[in-house]
Amino acid sequence: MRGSLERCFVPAPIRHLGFSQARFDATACHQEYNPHLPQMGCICYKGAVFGSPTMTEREERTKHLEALRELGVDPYGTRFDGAGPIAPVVAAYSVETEGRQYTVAGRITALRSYGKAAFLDLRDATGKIQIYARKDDLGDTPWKTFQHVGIGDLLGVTGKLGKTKTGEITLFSTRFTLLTKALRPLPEKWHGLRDPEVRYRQRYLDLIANPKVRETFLRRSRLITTTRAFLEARGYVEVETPMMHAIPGGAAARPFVTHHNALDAKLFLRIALEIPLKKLLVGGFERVYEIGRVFRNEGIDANHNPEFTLLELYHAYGDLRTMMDLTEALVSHLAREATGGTRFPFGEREIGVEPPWPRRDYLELLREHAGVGPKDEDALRAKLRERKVETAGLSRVDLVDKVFSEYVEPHLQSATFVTGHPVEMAPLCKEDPSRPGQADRFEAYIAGMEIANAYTELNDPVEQRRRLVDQAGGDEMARAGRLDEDFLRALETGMPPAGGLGIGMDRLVMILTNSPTVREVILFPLLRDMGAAAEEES
RNA sequence: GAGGGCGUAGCUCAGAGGUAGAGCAACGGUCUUUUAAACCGUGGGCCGUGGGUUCAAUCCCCACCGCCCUCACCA
Repeated sequence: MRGSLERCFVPAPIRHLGFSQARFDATACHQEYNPHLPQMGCICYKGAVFGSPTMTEREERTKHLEALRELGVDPYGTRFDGAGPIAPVVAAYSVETEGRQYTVAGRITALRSYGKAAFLDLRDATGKIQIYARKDDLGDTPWKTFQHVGIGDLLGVTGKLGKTKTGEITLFSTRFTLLTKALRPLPEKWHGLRDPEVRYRQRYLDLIANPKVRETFLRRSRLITTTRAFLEARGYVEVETPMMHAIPGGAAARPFVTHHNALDAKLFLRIALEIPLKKLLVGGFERVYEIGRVFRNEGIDANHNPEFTLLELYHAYGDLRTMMDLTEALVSHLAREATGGTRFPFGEREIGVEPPWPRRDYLELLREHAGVGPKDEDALRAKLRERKVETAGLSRVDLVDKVFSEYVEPHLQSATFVTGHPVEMAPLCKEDPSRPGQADRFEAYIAGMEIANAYTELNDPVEQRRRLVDQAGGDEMARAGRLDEDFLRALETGMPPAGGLGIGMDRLVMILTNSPTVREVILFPLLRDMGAAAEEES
């Protein structure tokens, strides 16, 4: 019989039922295909006999789930008391604790079965422990249930702590509870999950399959917590300001636009935190900060995600020097927490963030690395053409900025403060009285990336209005409602002289977790919607 | 937005103008101390989607979709 089976195509009329290529025996059956009998062991179509429909792994697991229900076992258990974290159990092993009873819960990540006994690896948030399950220890009925337990399921286990003859600390189980049956398989145990698209779209799988990913996001979480503690300890008050703005301000990025139905009002997602925080400075919050998401409608690449986490803080009666001290202290503190020191690897390079950081003049760096000054437009264009950078339609300030990115930034590997940008590049920043035309601003660079930006804040309302009008393109734009009159009114009420600082937390986390792209430090980076394809698959 | 690369089984990857393979995972079996368990056996594929060339396309050509890289836009 088997010898007569051959492969064949599945005719279109039955392909939609899930039949794919199957074995058939042309002599065995001559019935017509009957669409009402899809459960039959064979399907006949014009003389051909097709095998059973293909059972996917999901369907196989569903069968186990049904079998469990028939055994009276709830495959989706409820509250499970008494389980402690796994890591301390493993750590607790000693001559004294040998044979002591423990209860743990976690996900089965490996299963090695020996007929009437099995080893499984059980993992929870803290670690992994080997479980030994033996028919004689569990009893006949539980053993039947155990036959339907597999990799990926969540399990609660009670057992005696001990060591196997190969020396591995193991919980010799006496009782187990199925907590959740997994219907989908886990990624492969050895190579894990590599496809970046699946890793980002189904981060839960990435987190299960790749322990390093989990470490990265745990570290991110701790860094944010530490940042808050650091600032609280210095008297900064955390606030939450609106994410939806009628006028997007505080940076020069394109915003996302949305609409409020009841108000019939156009709104923008915030591109910066600066404006409302400065209003709070006026209101008497003298040291204030916010850690929050901002949204910029720009391109996406290795260090830009459309939404990212920004820290901004303002310090009344301080200035740029205040912010330098604070930035050095915060970043080196975070580096010590994350890496144990202030020198650490980032990709191929080694990065240093030990204070004090070098303070370099923007124009000096420009001359040093590009050999040009900021006023010589032709020379700037020539430098950019050397690197095949398009220069058409760029203003002089744009040219300067581009030359800086192209020629200077790659040299700024260890933490460096760059100060004295052309004042046109920073409309919310005071001019440096000792360097006319240059802003009292710094940008801090690490690993060639800008990670912080700070000003001695402009608090002169007249000067501020002039600069915003300039930036908005003259009075016409101002009249069109682009000028934030309430911000100017706040400054007229009197904002204390202040230092202000912004830190791109995602980039800082990248550096401190040695992550090559921002997507590795954002749990769910923005990807294009898969639309129908994704819905169909479900 | 431009250029380049990639898309094959649940996962990691081979492959070649003649309708596809491996390892792991799955299913059946042997196995009561293994750890990438082993051994025997079985099933599993709209080869991203749609068109075109061809006797024949998963492979060649075109378009589209998605991801990655470089550039552009941009802190």
